[in-house]
Amino acid sequence: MDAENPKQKVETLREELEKLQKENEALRFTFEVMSSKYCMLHEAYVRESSSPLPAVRFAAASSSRVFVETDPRDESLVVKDGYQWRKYGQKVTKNNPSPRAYFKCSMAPGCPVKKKVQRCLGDEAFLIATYEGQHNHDVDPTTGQSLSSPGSSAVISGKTPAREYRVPAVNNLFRPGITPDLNLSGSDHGNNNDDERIEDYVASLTKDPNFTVALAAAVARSVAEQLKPPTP
DNA sequence: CGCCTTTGACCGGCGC
DNA sequence: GCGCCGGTCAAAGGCG
Repeated sequence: MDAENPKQKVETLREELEKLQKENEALRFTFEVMSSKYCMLHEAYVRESSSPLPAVRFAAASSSRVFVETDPRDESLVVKDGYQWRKYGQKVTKNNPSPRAYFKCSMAPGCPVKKKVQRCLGDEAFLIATYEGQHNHDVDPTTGQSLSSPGSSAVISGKTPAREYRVPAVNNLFRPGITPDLNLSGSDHGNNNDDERIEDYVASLTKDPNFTVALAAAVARSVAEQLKPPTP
């Protein structure tokens, strides 16, 4: 046997793996943005058709995620959403080099709402704020716009001109039992069975019709946007 | 003085 | 049982 062949094969596979990881990261971000847009569209549709049921379903979600575009140089991890928050902790998590900050709502005593804020792994210009619980009070009108509940939809104003993408928990978009972990491209590119993991992920994801539809939609949208001339 | 952030310590869940 | 990891606590210090 030629000793070079296995080496070359490994190298080729590694290159392919890196390429796939990059594609995966891009797709993941596109998917999250698409999900948020879908959610906003859905809520707008629900509002227009004045049918309360689906809206209640979203509002009843125990947690929600908000994507906020900020200046990547701003390291404060502050998401100004109209509520007052007291920071009670910060941690560096395993899959993301940027620290995660933990906040509690300090506007009302006993308000159970917490939020976690962390930079998006794929795009450092985005902060991911995860809200948990329901506020037991209203927002202070002097502090500006706010999200009346974690499940509601509103555009908030940050320190920097901000775009916000609200998404329900990713799992909500899939049938129960299937959790699409698109976060393969972590900062630690260790070789701990990534090949096997990828195969497992691919196998499980391709069997999921919802993922296929979402992926196809994301890719189609991405291609369509690239073909479009840039808007001024 | 009161409220906030920072940060190391601590705790509980979970996988091996 | 042990170690890892995410989440929380609490003391110390800063700021208005």
